[in-house]
Formats: sequence, structure tokens, C-alpha cells
Amino acid sequence: MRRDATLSEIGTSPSPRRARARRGEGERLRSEILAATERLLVQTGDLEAVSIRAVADAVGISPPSIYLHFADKNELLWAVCERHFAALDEVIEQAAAGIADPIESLLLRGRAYIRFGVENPEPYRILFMSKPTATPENFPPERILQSAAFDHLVQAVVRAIAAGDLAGDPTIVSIGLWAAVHGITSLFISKPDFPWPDKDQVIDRLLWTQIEGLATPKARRRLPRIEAERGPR
Amino acid sequence: MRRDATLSEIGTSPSPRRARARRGEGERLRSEILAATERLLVQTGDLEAVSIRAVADAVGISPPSIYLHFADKNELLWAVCERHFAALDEVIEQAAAGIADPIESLLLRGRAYIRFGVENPEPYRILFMSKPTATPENFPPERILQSAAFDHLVQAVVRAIAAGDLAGDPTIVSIGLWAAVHGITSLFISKPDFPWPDKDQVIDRLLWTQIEGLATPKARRRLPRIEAERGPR
DNA sequence: GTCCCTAAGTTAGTGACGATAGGCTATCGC
DNA sequence: GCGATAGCCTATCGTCACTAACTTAGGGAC
Repeated sequence: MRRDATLSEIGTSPSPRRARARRGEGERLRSEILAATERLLVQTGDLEAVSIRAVADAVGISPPSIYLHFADKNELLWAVCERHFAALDEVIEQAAAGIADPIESLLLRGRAYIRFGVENPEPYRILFMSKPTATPENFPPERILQSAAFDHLVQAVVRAIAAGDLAGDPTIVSIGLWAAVHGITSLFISKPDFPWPDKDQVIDRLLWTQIEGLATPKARRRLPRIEAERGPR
Repeated sequence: MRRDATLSEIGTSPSPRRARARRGEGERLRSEILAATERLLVQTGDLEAVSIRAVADAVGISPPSIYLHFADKNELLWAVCERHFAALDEVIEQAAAGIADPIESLLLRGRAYIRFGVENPEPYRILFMSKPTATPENFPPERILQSAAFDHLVQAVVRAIAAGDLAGDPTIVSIGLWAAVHGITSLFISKPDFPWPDKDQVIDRLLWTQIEGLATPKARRRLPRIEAERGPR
């Protein structure tokens, strides 16, 4: 629990005392703080290394200056992770781009989601595993529902339903898919030292189970072909 | 981030200075600390309210006395949550007790798991959503695999496979089921203010999707009957 | 009864943390 | 050249987990 990594030990240079911004350029500091925070968060891979003091030192300013641009530490962290949230949408869309088959699309989306989470554990943890009290007011939970990422998932499900491949309420189906991929992602993040069997095998089995469980009989007949193209069932 | 609830505000009486234990009864304090910590954790429902100072005050001792029995705060917290881990196994076994049908058993187990997690959010968070670095040495990740709870799940899956209802590797199937129920549980815990559709409906759809995705064609024919008895698909 | 050992705690303090109150200073319009 | 103010800083608070060193009370030996 005690902090055991001092600032110098985590590789941040001891702050060459940043030059003061010119008049009218006060907002420049805001983006410098954001950049430094993101760097600290991703490089150390440890939220605890991202203290207000550490960020201030990385930027080359005094700790209180951060509060000129962010109400508190949570707002700063969520401002950083909001970019990751947008990036999550992008990598998913990219993974599913050009895929006509609705079932294939959902499979590839799931793989991309899990991959992104595992590769960005600390942002993922803040976005989806933090305490409700830690979410600032400008990032209320309903923003997830209204987000591009969630909307794109629902749209993909709607297309699958329209094609006769899936049945049910699009929102509830989407939440189920989200829960499944979030479940394995968060377990991988929280228990990296768990004696996992082959992780790709675990992921594939989970995704195929979801898809097979959701698919209509008509779509189910198509699954072996998709499996042959896109990975094991 | 700043502490905003003082000790007096969370209902702990201001410590009547506990009587010193007699010789040879030093271990009594250990269980008193455990009990007080659990009470604080469950009553406040907030890990941040459980500080070493708060626990010490609740017991009626000075903070350093806790370190006579626990190496650090994490060890204390995990010692408390280990009981919850055992309790999780019990409620699941109780939920599935007397259920002969392997598929029905898995369904009821899933419901019990989710229910337990949602009803004990802070212990669940510590056990399954905390940082890897926060797990003390006497609770390594492989203990989950060796635990009664996980073993009982695998056994239930093995029985289902033996009955011809499921197919595949028992461990991987079990992990998939775990991931699914953990996913929705942890989302409910992290995002209580998310505009969820009816939560029971979400749970049922997720569980039925898993079961339908895992079931063999033979077992699949039995599902409508189970659905009629045990809740919607 | 008294001595002394040791179990069972305490007091005092360290350095980090998030956050706040209030002060200083360089720049820009005039 | 000068005042206003944007853009920061110094000093400090209260809390945190944790440690070092001290004290006190109980019980056996004599």
C-alpha cells in the first residue's frame, strides 16, 4: 500500500521547470498535463504511479497548477481515458471494416475489444472497472450508452437481426455481448498470473459460445464456414 | 479523492479502549480485527472507509497493533474476503443443491454467482477486480483454480459433458462461463447508475445465450422445458 | 511477597498523498 | 512607463500506510 517507487525511479526526468506560457496561451498547459499523464499511465502501466505530484514534475510545474485546468485527479484521469474510449471505438470499427457478414463482424469486434483492453490495462481499468464514485460528473454512465462505440455495437447487432441471423432486443443482446467480452478482458487484466490455458483458445471458445447461443437456426448453419475462415469454434 | 467521511460520520463509536488480552490470548485480537474490518467493509460498502486507523478505532486499539497480526493492509483485506470467497462457494452449492439436470444446475449456479457479487460488491471487487499487485502472497491467483468454488463449477461442467449435454474441454468451458457471469457482475458493480434495462432480463438472456451456445443438439431440445420451469430464455 | 521476563500492546514520527488559500510575476494594452 | 491580470508558485492542511522504539501488565520462579 505504501508508495515504494519514487519519482526518480520511474524514469521521469527531474523537471527542467517549464517556461511560462504567453498571455492567451494558458490552455497550452492543459494539453501538456494531459500528455504527461497519459505518458505516465501507459509507460508505468500503474495508476498508483500517476500522482498529482508526479504529473506536475513530469510537466515541470508545481502540483497546484494542475487544479487550474482539472477540478480534481479523477477528472484528469478520465479526460485521458476518454481518448482511449474513442480509440477503442476506432480499433473495433477498423477490425470490422469491410466485413459484410453480420456474424463475422460481431466475432471480429469481440476479438478487437478484448485485445484493446488487454493492451491498455490501466485505461481500461479506469473506464470500466473503477468505482462509481470515481467517475466525474462530465462522464456519467449514460455516456457509454450514447457513445459511438456502444452505438456501433448495437448497429451491428441490429444488422444481424435484420439479416435474420440473430433474434431478440438489440440493446439486451448488445449488453450480453459486452458483458461476455468485458468479463474475459477484466479477468485477464486482474489476474495476469492466473494459470490460464491458452488465452486465444479461451477467447475463441467464449466468443463462439456467445455467437452460437445467439444465432438463429438459419445462421447457425453458416457458422462452420465462418469458423474455417476466421478461427476455431 | 480526498477523504470526506470522518470516522464519526460512518457510525463507528469512538472506541471504548478495548481491554488488553490476557497472556496467551493474543490471537483474540486477530479475530476482533477481522470482524471489525468486515463490519466496516460491508456496512459502509466502501473500501475507502476501511483505513487502518478506522479499523483500529472500531476495535478500540492503536493503529500499529494491527501490524502485529497482519503484514499490511492488503493481507487484512484479503483475509476478510477469503471468507466471502468461501461463502460464494456455499451459496452456489446451495442454489444447485438437489438439481439433477446438469443444464439446470449451471443456470442456477450462474444466477447465484451474480446475485452474490452484486450483494457483496466491495468483497467481490477486492477478490476479482483488484490490481494484481494488491493480492498478498498467501492468496496467489492459482488458489482460485484450486478453490472449492472453481472446482465445483468444473465438476458441474464435467457432469454435463458426461451426460452428453455439453462438449469441449471442461476447464475452458468453465472459464468461459466464469467470464460471462463475472462480466455482468462486475459491470453491475462498476456502473450501478448505467441506464440498465431490466437487470433480471439481462442476466437471463446472458445465461441462456451461454447455455444455448454450449449445449449439444441433444440437450438443446430439452431447453424449452427447462426455460418454462426456471425462467425465460 | 518480590523479581524479572516477555506478551501485548502504545506513543511518536516518517514521507507520501490529494487538495486549498493566498501570493507573486511576467506580459500586454494603453 | 504603468497598471491590470493571466499564469503560475509557496506554504500548508489533513489524511494515509507504515515503522522504530518504548511501556505496561501478567505470570512463573524463588
